[in-house]
Amino acid sequence: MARLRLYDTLTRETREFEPRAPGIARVYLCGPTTYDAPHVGHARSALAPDVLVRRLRRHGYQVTYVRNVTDVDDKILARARERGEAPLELSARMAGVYQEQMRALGCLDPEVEPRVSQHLPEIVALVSALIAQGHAYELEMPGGTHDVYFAVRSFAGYGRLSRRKLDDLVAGARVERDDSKRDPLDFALWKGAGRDEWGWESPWGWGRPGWHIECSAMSEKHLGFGFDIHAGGMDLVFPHHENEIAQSEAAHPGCGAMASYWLHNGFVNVDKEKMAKSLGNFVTVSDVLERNDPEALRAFLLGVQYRGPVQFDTEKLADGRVVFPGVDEAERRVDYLYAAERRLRDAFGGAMTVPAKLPPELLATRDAVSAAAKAGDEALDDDLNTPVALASLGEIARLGNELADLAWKRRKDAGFVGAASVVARSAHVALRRLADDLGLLRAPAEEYAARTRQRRLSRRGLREADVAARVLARDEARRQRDFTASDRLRDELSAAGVTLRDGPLGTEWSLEP
RNA sequence: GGCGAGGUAGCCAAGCGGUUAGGCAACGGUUUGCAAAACCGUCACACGCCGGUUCGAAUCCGGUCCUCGCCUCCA
Repeated sequence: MARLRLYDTLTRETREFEPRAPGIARVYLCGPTTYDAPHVGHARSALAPDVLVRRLRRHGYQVTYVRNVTDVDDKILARARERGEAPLELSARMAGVYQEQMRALGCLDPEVEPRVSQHLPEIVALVSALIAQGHAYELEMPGGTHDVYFAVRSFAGYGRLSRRKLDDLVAGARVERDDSKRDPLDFALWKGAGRDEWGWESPWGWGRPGWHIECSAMSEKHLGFGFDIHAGGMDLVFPHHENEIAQSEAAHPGCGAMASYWLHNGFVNVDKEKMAKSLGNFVTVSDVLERNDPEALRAFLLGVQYRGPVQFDTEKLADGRVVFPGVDEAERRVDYLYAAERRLRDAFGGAMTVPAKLPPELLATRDAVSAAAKAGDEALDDDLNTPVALASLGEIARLGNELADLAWKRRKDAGFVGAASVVARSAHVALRRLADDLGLLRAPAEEYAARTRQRRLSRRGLREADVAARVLARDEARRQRDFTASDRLRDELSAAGVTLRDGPLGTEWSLEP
């Protein structure tokens, strides 16, 4: 197996993954601040590390995957006040939604999902250590409370990740002058708060941790200082990850880098603009899952390499409902993959006489399947190139269909069918393996068909029994070769969104996404 | 202003120095009572624009136009 290659934001190069400890990979993802339901952008940032973790496991690494939840934050406080809810109650509820929806999208559960509210002692200890080492200082604020700031100029490497020069940052119009801080770029490690406010006790009085310190404290707690891969959205490069590096590495002088690889996923754009809560143009995961299957959203997002931007188009129907054409397209593709998988699995059942030698056309199919499987595997090793892997998966499915067609045409030739079944079995294994690497085709094909059928029926206001009865009536007319009647019934069904397929084993029906 | 990403055939999207990426749509064909599905083929010698390097560039270099992002909360 080839080596896994990853693009590292810090060095701006793609290089082979080298674990710090042989056979072990430690991954940290900056998860969401849970004040609201996750949107499609959050899904994408969880998906990229999920594919990474699957890949690392495929390479035999024992992976520890930590995905944090920021459950202490001013936005949470503000939202909780609006709702008259306790902040931690709100954030716990939203964290639950996030976890449940990421699971629905096929993201493997992380080993640890740490929360800020459960790591106050670690945060306080880290801030204290930074003060002791002269990297941070305490300031009394006008209200009598105390803040602690990180002194960016005390850390020589500041700006390396985002390639920013301190003086450029100061020159930037958006840095607010705050004369109380030693340097306008210094950022808060601890923000003092009034006794009646949400907070915790600390050596600097009552207050809450700053935004960046929690990831330094939690990654160290669960992975130790100096781990393999740190992931997150592009927007976290500066200041969040820059600040994490400063805090963590300043606290561990002479211990090397905080992380060996920094992976940053691109955004999900709506009408060419970044999807963001602040812009109000976001589509929640629930919005999509109301209409589409979770695997469709997953396939859609994996259709673009994780670092590039994803265009998420929305379309308003005449009746006011909003649909997602790209996800619909991906869903049809998932239908296709499941159908092919099912054919490969089922169409060759029964005892077969296995020939000693495969006919040449089957030999070619077998080789083509191997080539596609290899291409998909190599694509994933090349900085998680999921679009190419998806194309390879489609190629295997196509070859499987071709094989099934061929076997059907020559069904009277037992020797050929036996040989085809041997090839089909290996194609099925290849399909399943690559699908697993992508986190697709996770359900039995029947279950997928049933759940998508139910959703599509209810969206159209149809009842399964009614449709089945009409299909049966049409089948009856057809059997009596009354094609005028059967075609009329089929047209009616088609107008209702039901597509019929007359096969050798009877008529099947399905609904478009 | 500083830093960064990107512009690929109707649409989505790989490739990043030399052999067809792939998907969707559209249109032919095989198949079918007719369809659908599946399979085959066409659309596709496409790569923002102008120069340069090279035997050869979508891929490298220089310039230029446009889009987007970060620098404030953001995945």
